[in-house]
Amino acid sequence: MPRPFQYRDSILALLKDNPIHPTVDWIHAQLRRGHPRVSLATVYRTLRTLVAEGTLCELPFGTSESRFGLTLEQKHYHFICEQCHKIYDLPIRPRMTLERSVQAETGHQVRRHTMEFYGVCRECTEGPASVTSLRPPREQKEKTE
Amino acid sequence: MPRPFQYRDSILALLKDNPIHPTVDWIHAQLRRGHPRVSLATVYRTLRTLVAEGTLCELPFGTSESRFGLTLEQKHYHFICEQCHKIYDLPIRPRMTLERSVQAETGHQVRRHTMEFYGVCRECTEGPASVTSLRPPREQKEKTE
DNA sequence: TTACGTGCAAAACGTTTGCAAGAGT
DNA sequence: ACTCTTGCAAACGTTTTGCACGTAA
Repeated sequence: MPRPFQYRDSILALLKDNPIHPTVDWIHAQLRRGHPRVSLATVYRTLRTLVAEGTLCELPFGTSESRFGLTLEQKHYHFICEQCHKIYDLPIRPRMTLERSVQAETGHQVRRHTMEFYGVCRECTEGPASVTSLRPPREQKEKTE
Repeated sequence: MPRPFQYRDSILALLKDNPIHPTVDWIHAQLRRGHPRVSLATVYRTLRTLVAEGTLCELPFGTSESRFGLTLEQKHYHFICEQCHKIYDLPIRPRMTLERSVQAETGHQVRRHTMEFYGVCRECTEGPASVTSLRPPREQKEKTE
């Protein structure tokens, strides 16, 4: 149990295979398939460490629960599906011009910026058949499995 | 109806005079100056109603506490000061072109988008003298008002 | 009287932390 | 031995809710 970050790589693999910026609960549930004894606290602690070292980024969107994803490059633009609640990285290059114009217009010192697009993702649009809704609706907390 | 939203207008006035998207605690503290008996639950309930009717918008940034502001026009771009934690509306017109290009590149149906710029606001930059830090640092909860 | 906003307290929810235990060195 | 992660449960901060009250119709 007390190996230096027993679940670290498993969590990273999960996030790599599921680039949807899952919730902690989702990660915990998936992790328990292979490690039935892993506790939620450990998942939180591991995630916090990974964020601190820069491997992961935490997204404050979605209001209630934190969402985590790999810090791939500088992709700070996201698409958030309002139906299945997945969060995708967007392959759009940062518009640094915007930072300059905001700074010029407001006098605020801009250090970085983020961007979120909301809508319905392709999976959800193309039909309920292909939907692998990995996230239960916000109302009911599904802890099963 | 008994007291049709006794505090509704006071809250809206507060938000209009302080376009910094305050926390619920800040709103509650300010409101108690004129209405010493108002409860936090009422503030939450009123804010929820105002958000539901579209008068206010809730910002999920800042991680821990929800922030609220008036739904002025379609200004969905914000500047977030990492020092005093104020959130300013940005007078930048929406870049609708971005929505179209994201939709074209990803196949996701884009309905809207938001944008956040992070840095240090002009007030904080121009010197600590002019800083009216309306928000205590996240560590200590200052209820003394 | 009825309806419903309100205050209060408790509950609910996500997240963090204290502590003892166990694996690795 | 010593270190450090882990599981468990309790604590924590934010938000919601149950319930009785009281005010406006």
